[in-house]
Amino acid sequence: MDEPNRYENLTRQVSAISAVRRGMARSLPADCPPGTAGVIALVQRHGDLRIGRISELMGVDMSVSSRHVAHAVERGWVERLPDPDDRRSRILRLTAEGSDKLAELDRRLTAMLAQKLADWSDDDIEQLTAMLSRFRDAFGDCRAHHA
Amino acid sequence: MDEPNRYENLTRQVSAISAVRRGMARSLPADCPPGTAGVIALVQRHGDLRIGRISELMGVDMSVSSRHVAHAVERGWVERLPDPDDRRSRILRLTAEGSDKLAELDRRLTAMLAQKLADWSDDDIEQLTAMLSRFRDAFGDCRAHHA
DNA sequence: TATTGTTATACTCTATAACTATA
DNA sequence: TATAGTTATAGAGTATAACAATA
Repeated sequence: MDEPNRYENLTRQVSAISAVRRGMARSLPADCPPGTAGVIALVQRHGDLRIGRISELMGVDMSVSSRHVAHAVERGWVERLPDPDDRRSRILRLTAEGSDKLAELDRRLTAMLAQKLADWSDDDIEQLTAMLSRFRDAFGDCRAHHA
Repeated sequence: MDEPNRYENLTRQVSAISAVRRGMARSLPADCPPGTAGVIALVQRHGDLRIGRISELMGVDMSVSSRHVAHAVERGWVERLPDPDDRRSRILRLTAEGSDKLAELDRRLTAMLAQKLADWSDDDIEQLTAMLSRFRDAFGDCRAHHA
């Protein structure tokens, strides 16, 4: 007789939530893939950022955040400014176009979630959000080479 | 003055949870990528399955589940049996080797989660799992071409 | 005609490793 | 030497479209 696995259902739901993530990604405009959207959202939320900090916040290797940022810069949504404290580094800042694009992303995602979560109360949404936040925090820095 | 976006924090947490998913994927054995792991877990859980049903359960296009299944078949973890009711289709069944591999995945994931969620109670884990399940269900079939 | 599944193609995300410039 | 960032490469996931076989 197998003993029930304490984490089995959780593991399954984490896998299943990928479908939600893909569904949300599908509502983004064609010129703004999810990685790029993540970058401009973080720069708006946190203000000026460096690549390394974005790497921490997204939980990915710096080579990855560097690419996402390069895409955002190519589109004119983020600009790279010199870092007066460290000439190896550059400060990333949201442009006016980036702010406009982010507003579009918010409109699209809000429309989608409002439809899918029509019967959810504010409290439901807050509870889910808080749970996800705690879950994420429990994992700490789970990048490949950063204990 | 912008009005606060009801879904802003939720959107951010869904993005952030990708880091958790990657962390969990990193604990899998090298010969079993997450898509393949998902397939064998579903076949164990649901018993005999067809490709189309796996596609529904994973929320991906059938071309994707077909590839994941092909990988699992190549490794000897799943076998394709003829479907007596429909000769276009084939029944997928977990092999003994697949069952062993799944036991290994469970060991690895359990070890990881036990470490990361050391201070979570059973009730905490159940609440998170239930929330994720409800969230996933709210999205219904969110595959690209399946309303 | 419609459906089940496969395959080819293309794109995104990600990590590793090698590299440049600077600390 | 160590660190910030970039780039090349490779592997995984995914969707689209075209296809074969069967319903």
